[in-house]
Amino acid sequence: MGAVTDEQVELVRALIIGVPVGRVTTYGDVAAAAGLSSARIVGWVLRIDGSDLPWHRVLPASGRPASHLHTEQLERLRAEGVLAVDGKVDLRTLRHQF
DNA sequence: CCCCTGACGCTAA
DNA sequence: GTTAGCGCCAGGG
Repeated sequence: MGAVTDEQVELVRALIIGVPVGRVTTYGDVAAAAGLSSARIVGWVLRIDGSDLPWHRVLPASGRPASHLHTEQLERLRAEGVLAVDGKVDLRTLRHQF
């Protein structure tokens, strides 16, 4: 199985939309829930067409946003009450369970 | 077809 | 705490 189906892409979008305000998820968790073999695919979906999604609630497993998004993502999260310490979000407490 | 670039993740050192 | 290496996979040149 190598091809990414449209259903999987739609599922990724639906899953992300389902993350509640004030909570976050990770690329890996979304990938697993959508049945994808690689977290990169989730990043790909968001990069290609994620502007209409709450993409800021998706973080790397490290809890630290990719450098080019660092400022904006943390700002959006802060606006929802998700605070970061040293640019890092505490996934242990804020991670959403699918 | 080969090579490179990513909004990634895990392990080892 | 850090860096390096590998696996992963879609697209573009």
